Amino acid sequence: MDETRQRDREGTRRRILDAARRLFADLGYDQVTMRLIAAEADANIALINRYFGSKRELFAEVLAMQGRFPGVLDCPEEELPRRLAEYIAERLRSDQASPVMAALIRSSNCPEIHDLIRDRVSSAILEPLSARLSGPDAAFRARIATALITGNGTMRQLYGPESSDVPDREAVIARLTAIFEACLSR
Amino acid sequence: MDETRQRDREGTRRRILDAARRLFADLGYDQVTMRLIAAEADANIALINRYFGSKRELFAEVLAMQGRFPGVLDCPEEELPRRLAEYIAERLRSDQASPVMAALIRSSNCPEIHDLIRDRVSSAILEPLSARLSGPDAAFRARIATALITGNGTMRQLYGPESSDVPDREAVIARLTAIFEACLSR
DNA sequence: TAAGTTAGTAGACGCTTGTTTACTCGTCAA
DNA sequence: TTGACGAGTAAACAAGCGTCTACTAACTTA
Repeated sequence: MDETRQRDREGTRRRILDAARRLFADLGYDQVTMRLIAAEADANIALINRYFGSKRELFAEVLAMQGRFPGVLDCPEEELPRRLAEYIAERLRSDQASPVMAALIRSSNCPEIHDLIRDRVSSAILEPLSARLSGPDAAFRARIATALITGNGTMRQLYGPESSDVPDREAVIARLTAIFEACLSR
Repeated sequence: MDETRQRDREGTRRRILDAARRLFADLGYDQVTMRLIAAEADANIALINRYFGSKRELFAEVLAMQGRFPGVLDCPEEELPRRLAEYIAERLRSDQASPVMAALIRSSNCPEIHDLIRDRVSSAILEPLSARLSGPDAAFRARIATALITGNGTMRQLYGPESSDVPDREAVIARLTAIFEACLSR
């Protein structure tokens, strides 16, 4: 309480940003309070707005911090279904979901950041995926595939990883590949 | 203000329940305040808890009010993909989403009612769908199909209906049918 | 060493939330 | 007509929220 603390602007800023990233991913935007972030970062609550302006701007910076949808989309069109299937299969089993994705899904109903979420989904998944698709109705096909990805996140949020007894990894990937092919094929 | 009001217990109760159903579907659990429900129902806020106990119990009653996942699942196994595809296609275009589904998706991150949401998704979609599937890994296949359904709701919430130029209804249904077949086939 | 800058702190601000209390008064049985 | 019941009302409750202000004290610079 009455301990003195090292003065470390950059360090404190980074601790806050890290804590926010973790908490937003775990709990979603509106379940995370400024006081919770401050406690997790072991920093004073007033410093959050001093360094980031507001909770909303902090969330925006957390989103900006992350790269785009993990390299998954960087491949020729014909490999997309398999790559997406492997990604989902990983997320099905793994203990932690993708931090950005989790933050997006858990926060998608908060009107204050609705535009941030939408823009992020667009720029990180929807648009790059759509741009990689040849043939007609690329936007629509990309939207369905994206729905599958976000829906998987929602189910994971509801039931946790691997709620039902999941078949072996190869079978999962094979099925998911077939599904994404049905989504994305021209 | 100083007008006297008719005393109508059942009527008031129903107005509150209707208002709650509309608002929960439109905004999700935690964006709906007791005062908003009271205003929409043109009733006093204290009456909500008098008749329903608490906000949470009111939400539970709204969920219980609705039938299960609209008759979509009442068909032989081989017709399931087509039926689900038609359902999604309808929800893609229509101005209003399914009230229950909307409430579920918009509220899925509120911890206070997490168990209500999960149980409802289980009993209304996941379990009946899984029970109708023959062959191995029925639960897993049902989970993927459910992910597609809820994910479609999330995308709809983010982008509204028909954000991208959607192809004609027949093409949409054909593609969605193929996708659900890939999800559900043994 | 003295002055200025600024990271860090404590606490309050105004507001909203779900919930509850104390009360008014219409309705109906005795 | 009177008394009890209960639907409806207004106002307050405690708790929590994001934000902001006034302040302390550590570091830098002259």
